[in-house]
Amino acid sequence: MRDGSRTRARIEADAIALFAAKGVDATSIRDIAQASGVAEGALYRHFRSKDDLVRRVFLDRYAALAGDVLEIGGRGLPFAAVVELLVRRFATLFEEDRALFTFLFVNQHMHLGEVPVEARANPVEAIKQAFGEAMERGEIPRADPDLLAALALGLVVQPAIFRLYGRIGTPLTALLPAITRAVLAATSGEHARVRVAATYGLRHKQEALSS
Amino acid sequence: MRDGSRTRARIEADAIALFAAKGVDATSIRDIAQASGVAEGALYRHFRSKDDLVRRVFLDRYAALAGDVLEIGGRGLPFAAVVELLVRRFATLFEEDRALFTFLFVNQHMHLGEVPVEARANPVEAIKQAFGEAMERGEIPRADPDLLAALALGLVVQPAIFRLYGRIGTPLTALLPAITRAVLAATSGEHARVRVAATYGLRHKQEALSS
DNA sequence: TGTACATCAGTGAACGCGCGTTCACTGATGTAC
DNA sequence: TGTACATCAGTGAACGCGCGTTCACTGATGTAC
Repeated sequence: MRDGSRTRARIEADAIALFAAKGVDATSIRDIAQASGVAEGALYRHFRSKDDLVRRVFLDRYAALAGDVLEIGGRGLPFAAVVELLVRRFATLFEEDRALFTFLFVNQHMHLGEVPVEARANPVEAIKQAFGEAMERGEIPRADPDLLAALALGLVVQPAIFRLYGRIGTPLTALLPAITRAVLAATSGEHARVRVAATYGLRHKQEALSS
Repeated sequence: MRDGSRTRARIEADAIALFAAKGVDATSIRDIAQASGVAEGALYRHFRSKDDLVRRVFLDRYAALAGDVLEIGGRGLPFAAVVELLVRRFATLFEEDRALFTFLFVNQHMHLGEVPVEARANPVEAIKQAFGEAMERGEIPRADPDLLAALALGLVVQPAIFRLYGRIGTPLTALLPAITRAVLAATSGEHARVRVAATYGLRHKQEALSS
């Protein structure tokens, strides 16, 4: 009984599931305690307060994903490959841990305020950095990296939301090629898209351009 | 004093502002009453309950926007013009009534459940319909209209969220050409984009294709 | 036009309830000898 | 190896508080005569 790390992990997982299903405000400490099979007081052995629980769980998971994004961006792959792998990472996260995806990207956490701006802790920052590097390498035309990150994130998160609502029936992982192509089309200028066409199935376009 | 419609309009506007700023759950009846300068009981002369207030205000505004979207889609304009006008409508809504935009598209309202699926009452449905019609007219390649609607909405809503957070400093109305181009690129196949290029400034692409 | 009455938007104290949090307690486990 | 003690994860009743909602009341306005 002396090692509480298993209990803590269970509390975190159950809390995320409830937050995703009902929202943070509508989830009570009692809800979480009951879901985890512990007494209410037990939660305060692991977290200072409900707010502390929300913040730590969010920032932890957010940082873990940021690490993945940074790793993908740091492999030195061509832009189109980076985009494909990033879209795949988000789509997989959604399909394999829908509650976590919802908690991180559908529930808005503006109130947290203090989300770190380091790419190591913030996946949005890490995405922005990947776009910035592609610009510096001349793979895509210069533009506001924040805008490009917004466009790319929107192309992944909004289909995920539609799928949550049941509006889209196809798994995001199956939509991967379509979404990847949309991200490339929305973020790359003409030249970059021509260059990546061969590898990433923009055949139609390449034929048109080379004829 | 007998006509409460002015009071009701004030309550609705103040409620939307609070919902956008703090979220629905964190906004109390007392908060709204205080902001509107009325007693708590007065709210129950206009709405059955807090939930009824949220639902009615949301569905009303949602339907009003759906009407605008339908009207734009029904003008018989070319696809690129429709997209440009739709993006403009959303960008203008955001810049002119940020609280309403946030309430409608940033705060998620899954719990409402009973959002009508008629295009007359649901802007997402109306957008989907516009894409469906463009497909039938052969302006864009056949694809899942729900996916296209998701991609288009994501390209508008996510930049709006970035702007709310302060991550993007440029007004959305100034980003209109960039976002419109992104929507066209993400949703149109090759042929459609060629066709719309002349009108909507995809000159670079058209030159490449016609050379 | 003046008066009596009905209507109803708005008041605000009071309610019961569920919330986040506290704290004295329990008891299994690790450690010292 | 056996025993005494310290540690600390987990318990659950209790707390004060703010929530959504109610309801007897007020008083300005519209209507009937």
